[in-house]
Amino acid sequence: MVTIQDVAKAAGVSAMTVSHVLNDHPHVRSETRARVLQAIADLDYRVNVAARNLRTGRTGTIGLAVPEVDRPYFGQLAAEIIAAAARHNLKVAIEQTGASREGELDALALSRNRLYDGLILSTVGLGPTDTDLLKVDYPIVILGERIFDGPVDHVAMPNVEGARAATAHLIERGCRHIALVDGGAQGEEVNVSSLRYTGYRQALDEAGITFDPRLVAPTARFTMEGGAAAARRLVDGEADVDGVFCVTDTVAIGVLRGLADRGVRVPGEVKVIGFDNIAEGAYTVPSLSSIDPDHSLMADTAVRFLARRIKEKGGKREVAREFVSHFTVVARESTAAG
Amino acid sequence: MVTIQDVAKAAGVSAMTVSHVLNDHPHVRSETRARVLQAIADLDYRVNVAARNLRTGRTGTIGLAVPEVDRPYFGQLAAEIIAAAARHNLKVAIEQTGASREGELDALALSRNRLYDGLILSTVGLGPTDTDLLKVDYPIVILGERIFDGPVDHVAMPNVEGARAATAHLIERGCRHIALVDGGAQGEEVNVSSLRYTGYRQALDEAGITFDPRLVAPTARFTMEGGAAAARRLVDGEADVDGVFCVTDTVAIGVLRGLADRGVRVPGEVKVIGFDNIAEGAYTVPSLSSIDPDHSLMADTAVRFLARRIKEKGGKREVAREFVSHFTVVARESTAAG
DNA sequence: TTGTAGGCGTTATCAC
DNA sequence: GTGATAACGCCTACAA
Repeated sequence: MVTIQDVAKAAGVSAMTVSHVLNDHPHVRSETRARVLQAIADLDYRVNVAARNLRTGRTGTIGLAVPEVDRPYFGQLAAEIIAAAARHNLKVAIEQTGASREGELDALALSRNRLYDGLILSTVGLGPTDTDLLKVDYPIVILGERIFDGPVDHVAMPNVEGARAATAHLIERGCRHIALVDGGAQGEEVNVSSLRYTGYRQALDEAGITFDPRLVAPTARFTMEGGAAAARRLVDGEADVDGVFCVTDTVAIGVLRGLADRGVRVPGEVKVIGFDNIAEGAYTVPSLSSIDPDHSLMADTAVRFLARRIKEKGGKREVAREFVSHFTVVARESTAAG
Repeated sequence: MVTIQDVAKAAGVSAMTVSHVLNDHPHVRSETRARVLQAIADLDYRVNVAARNLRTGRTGTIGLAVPEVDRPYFGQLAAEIIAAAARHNLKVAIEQTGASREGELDALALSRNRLYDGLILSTVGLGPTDTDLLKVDYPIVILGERIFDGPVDHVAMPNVEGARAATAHLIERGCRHIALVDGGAQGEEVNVSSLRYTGYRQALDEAGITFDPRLVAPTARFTMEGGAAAARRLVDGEADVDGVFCVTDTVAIGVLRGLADRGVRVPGEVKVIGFDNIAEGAYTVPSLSSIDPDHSLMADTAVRFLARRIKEKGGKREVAREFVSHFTVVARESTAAG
């Protein structure tokens, strides 16, 4: 293995000068710099990242903990985060938490091992009782709801408002019997399900539509399979349905499939809208209306928050920040009139 | 920061004993071990991974270079690789190459910086002229075609055979005018497109169906958008079409959409089959027939190959291995009879 | 079964 | 503008 010492010897300088060249420090005579660079090229020298990490106390890598990368929403989120991190010269290592509390705790532990300079954590399993776990001395950004009072940066979606807009959109298109396909357990904890449920209820109230609990179809997990099963249950049930608000687009794709299984026409008999605006929604048949929360901006903001904390280091800690993204309603065929 | 020395002091032992405990070395009296573990817990000690890496020359992390994580196929592949790597106690850092030669070269350079113990590279851009680049002294596994003669492990799909089976499946279901929606540039280089094209041609020949070049619809990239555009072009063209073999499921989802745009019924007027068997295919309307190459086995094999190379270290280098996955035809609604 | 010495390759500090 | 020195925290040898 060729080290910085070898390069120094070959270039007739000290190791420190090579280091200065490597790190773009200013005070190096351009002639010296050229000689060093030549030696680096000749020897095909590569910095040893482990040694640099040990010395500097940084790894240049951040962790991204998501439930599963193979769900379109998180895959697309990961892609955006990786791109945003690259703009800050940061690498991204992905942890899969399996949407469980244990998985999320594991991800936290990894950062404590200084494997990563910081962590972006997409929470699902952690609850208010875990607040203490986040009172740590390394940078964390939570992607999700502000369920903690602790001093942790948050980047959140406009869940209530988006869900209200989605439901209002169905009402505007003539629906009066609007089902909710959702993660269940509404109102007990603050999470994606409960917030979107809240928005759904608000829209019904505003339109003077009576809430019908028979129209709430829970799905254990946010999967296509769960959505399909929920849709079939709704159709087979006794209550009329003419619209469905789905907690995520992934669930909505399942719902479209479940309705097709029962021969229900969309949007003719039932209209459907999702949440997230994943790329696939533009290509389903019928194409899927959705709420677009601007993932790109969320990813960029999360990385910016984290990079700021990483830089802050030992100095004064800034106050925790929160960013709630905006959204737009994307109307496609699944909520078309008629 | 609490170091191994602090733990040693607190436990009344030397740093080495702590190290032995940390690394599960056998010769430690259980009483001593208990005292050390207690001290670790008391002080909330965490190993410094950078220091360990420097000392051992390993990072415990492998790189996974894929074109884009936000395409379902690669997202699902990444999830499988991460799971398989976890079984070998390896972390996975994801690099996005953007399906370009430059991106793939960058990913290779990262491993040379010893950021990763090894690299799984899903090639798209590298060609036979880049063989030299892979003659490196660190572990690499290529996920894709055996386009190099170099001593590099490969894990490949049964591209020709799978494509032939897919096309034969359409023929068996009564199709006689079978289009190919594909990446273009067939036959010039050995890549996914050219191999699947070969399989398509073989199946036609075997069935005595004359190849019609008007039925080949190239898409610049393997996207839903490209698939939709290709399908519209096919329908608008002058040649009859009653079946479409799509180079990937992602493209096939686009094709289903493009056919819907033109009011073509699937499978009534045109039957469609894809390749990859991504999860979404079971939930499209109509659901998508496909070739399933057993990703899980491929991911597991790729990680096993890489782990073996990593262990091999300075010792004798084993010969390069190649693994070609098997496949099954998954028949769903999009190729149903009638 | 436990401890001592030394160095992995880099960079911060400060001197020249 | 350049260089000597001293860590960073851990683990491989070997000794006790």
